[in-house]
Amino acid sequence: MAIILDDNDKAILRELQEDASISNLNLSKKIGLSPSTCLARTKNLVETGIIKKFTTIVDEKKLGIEVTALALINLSPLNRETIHSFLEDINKYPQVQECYTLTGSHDYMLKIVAKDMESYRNFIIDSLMQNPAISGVDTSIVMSTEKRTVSIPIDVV
Amino acid sequence: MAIILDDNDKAILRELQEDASISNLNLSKKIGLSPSTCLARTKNLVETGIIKKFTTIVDEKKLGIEVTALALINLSPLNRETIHSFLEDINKYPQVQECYTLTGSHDYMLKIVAKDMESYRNFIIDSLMQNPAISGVDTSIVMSTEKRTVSIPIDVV
DNA sequence: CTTGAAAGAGACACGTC
DNA sequence: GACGTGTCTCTTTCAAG
Repeated sequence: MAIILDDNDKAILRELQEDASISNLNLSKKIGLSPSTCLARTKNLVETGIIKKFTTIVDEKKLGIEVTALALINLSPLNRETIHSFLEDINKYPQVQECYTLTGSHDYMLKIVAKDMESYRNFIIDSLMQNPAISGVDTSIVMSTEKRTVSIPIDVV
Repeated sequence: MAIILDDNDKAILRELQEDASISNLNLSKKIGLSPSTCLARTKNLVETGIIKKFTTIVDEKKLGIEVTALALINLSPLNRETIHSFLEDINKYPQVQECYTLTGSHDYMLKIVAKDMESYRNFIIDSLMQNPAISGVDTSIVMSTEKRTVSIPIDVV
């Protein structure tokens, strides 16, 4: 399933993860390829789905988002139906930025952003907990974000 | 501290979060502004730091990254020195994608990616745990990622 | 704050090796 | 696959409303 990339592809991914606004011309110079070749490779990375999208990272604090929380969730009963309905909810809520199925004593972990504590509380009670399958919500408030990146370490691969 | 944005700014952020590769011309059409005005506003968002960076989202599975883990960390003793040395480590490791300071019984939560279980284990033992201040690592393996976005819900603000 | 126009640069599709 | 050229579109700057 894993796709083999050569050093040029890796260099392109590294650069584009760092700064996607770089022009194809500058990118080609940086990694030592001709502009047309570089463009063809980048397009190929998009077409194969290795590059999923180009996006913009926004400073949430400057927009007034003051609360980030991690919530461990348990469903009861945990079956195909409750899982489906839970995940349907999750995908509806833009406040939920991440959702992972876990091993261990908790079924899911959510990362939730909110304007302030009151709006977080309202979201949990008025929206999330409205789903009767949710039997437990264990919230940890994030005091500070020390690191947050979406860059995949290309070298590890 | 929160900066007030008008509807045009919000529309720009929404679009750019969705797709940062859109041309300024198309962006201006979508939100009903002239190209030069739209560009000026976008540049302003970058200068004020509301837009932190443009980046590329890479499909980690296609690169052969098979393990994602959440690790709850405790430091002992928890003081200025151990915190500093721990965060210095964290910022060195590209495998650590996210690090949050938490309220509650655990000090930090890390999100870690690795090629496979063995390389995850090696990372924890040979790198992370080499720091003597770390007194506990409680790992939950991610079985599947149900949702993962970096888009800030602009409407919430 | 917005519009319009003009110049410069880059993207993209060729053909060639 | 990689490179070079030409066309065409977009960005970007400037003057003006």
